[in-house]
Amino acid sequence: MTFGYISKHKQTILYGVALAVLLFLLKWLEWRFIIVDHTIELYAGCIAVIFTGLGVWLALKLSKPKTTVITVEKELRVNDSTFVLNEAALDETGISKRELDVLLLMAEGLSNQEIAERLFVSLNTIKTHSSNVFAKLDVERRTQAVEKAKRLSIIP
Amino acid sequence: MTFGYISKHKQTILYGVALAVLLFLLKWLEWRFIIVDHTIELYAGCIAVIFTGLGVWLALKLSKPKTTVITVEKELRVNDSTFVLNEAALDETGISKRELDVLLLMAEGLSNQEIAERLFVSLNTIKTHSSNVFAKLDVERRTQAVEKAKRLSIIP
DNA sequence: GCTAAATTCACCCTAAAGTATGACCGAAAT
DNA sequence: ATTTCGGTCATACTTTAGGGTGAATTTAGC
Repeated sequence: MTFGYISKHKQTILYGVALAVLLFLLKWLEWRFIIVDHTIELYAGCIAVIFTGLGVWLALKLSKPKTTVITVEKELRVNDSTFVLNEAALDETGISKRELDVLLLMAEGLSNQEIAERLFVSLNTIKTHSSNVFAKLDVERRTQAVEKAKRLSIIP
Repeated sequence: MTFGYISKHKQTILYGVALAVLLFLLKWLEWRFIIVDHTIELYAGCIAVIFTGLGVWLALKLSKPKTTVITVEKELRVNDSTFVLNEAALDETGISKRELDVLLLMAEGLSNQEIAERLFVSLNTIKTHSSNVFAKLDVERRTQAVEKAKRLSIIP
């Protein structure tokens, strides 16, 4: 955009204009008060202005643009399906490995009888384990146990 | 680095040096063959060189660096807690509103008695509803019903 | 080697869950 | 007007879950 270009090089343009105005002012004053031929100074001033412009143009043309790369990290929300066991919570409850086995199968909706068959132990054993789990999780029912265990990240 | 700076502005410096050399060459030739006072041209050349340098310096100093913004997508693993009900799955099961109410409270670990009190109906009503839910979800136990309902995104 | 904790199992008993069946009511659909 | 469906409730019965207690065996730490 034209406006964008102007605002971008505002200082450079301002410098050039100011220099030109200053020179003209000086010349005008000289002509007004001293009737002397100052063509040399005028000539020098013109050359200065022109070559300053040339230098600016050259520099802008030839110098590689200063690029500042700003890296912005954009959050990409991803559904985290990776379950990380909360060992701290597990230790706090004091649930043993075997009890955790029972709890896991419980969470899959198995009955005590099915869990017993799955783990090759008796139904009574599972009852004991599940009772211990309930006590350690401070709940009364298996559904509550599963719910709480999931909340504590003890099970997926 | 100094070397980096030189290589970066190689062309600019070359231009300046070439201009200076050219001027000196001209002056030297003039002095050698024509014995005339060419101080004005020498003066102009000096001014030209100096102001070209000034322009270059100015431009380099004042030119605003172009900023390039690069967005890098960073994966942020987040537990997506936004639950979206799978209405298609719900319709498929044929579970009614009331049955869903019971299922939700079931998932919270409440007993049939507690659900009955919560919904201001009798225990038998809850038993009927839960039995219907089990049949519609093709399961036998409440724990399985909760597990399956969660898998189907019928409940959070 | 001894002790403590974990694992296993048994028996009894109560509470809760689940099955089956039938019935009533009201709203919506045919 | 009749049927269908959802919601309500009841009764009878079976199965499962859960509490309490005790005990044998194994495992792991000191």
